[in-house]
Amino acid sequence: MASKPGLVHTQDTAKSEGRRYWLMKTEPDVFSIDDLKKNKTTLWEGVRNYQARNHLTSMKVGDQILLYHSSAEVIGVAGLGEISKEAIPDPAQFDKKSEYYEPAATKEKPRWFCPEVRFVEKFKTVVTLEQIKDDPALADMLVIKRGQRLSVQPVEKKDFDHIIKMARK
DNA sequence: GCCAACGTTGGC
DNA sequence: GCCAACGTTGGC
Repeated sequence: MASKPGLVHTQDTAKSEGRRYWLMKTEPDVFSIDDLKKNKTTLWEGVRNYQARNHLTSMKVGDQILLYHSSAEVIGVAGLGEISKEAIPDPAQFDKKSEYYEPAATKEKPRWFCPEVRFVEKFKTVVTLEQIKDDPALADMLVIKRGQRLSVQPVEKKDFDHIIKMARK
């Protein structure tokens, strides 16, 4: 029987098929890679931007995350995470005391959602924004695009892999 | 602290 | 639907 080379699945490719890659920003003063390492997992609460929300709700278990420190002493990718649970309604939107309270949201019609992120790895040294900007191979990354403020961004696999290579150097 | 870039709100 | 005013993000 003729086989189509493109459709031959090793277990590994089967597992990683459809896996996607993301960059998620966090301010380390608020929640850092060290906090995630300590907690093991976290609900990614507080995202209040529709485009970012749409990314969050499309994430699947196993999707890989670049954890990016913004507004930090050392700005850049600090480590890796992965999606451990798909998005649920963000509990903070129902909490009147929370800065993320959303008056327009109801339990029946939640507005904001958050997945659970699991700690994977803290890089020995941060792959800095400057390094990313200086590397022509990463020229397409959204994070270095002018005016790009989205706190949840899709990342190409090649860029994800390249960042990891830089971190291991 | 500055400010460019962007998103949201609300009057019309 | 337009758009001015305002708020936020985030690097510098």
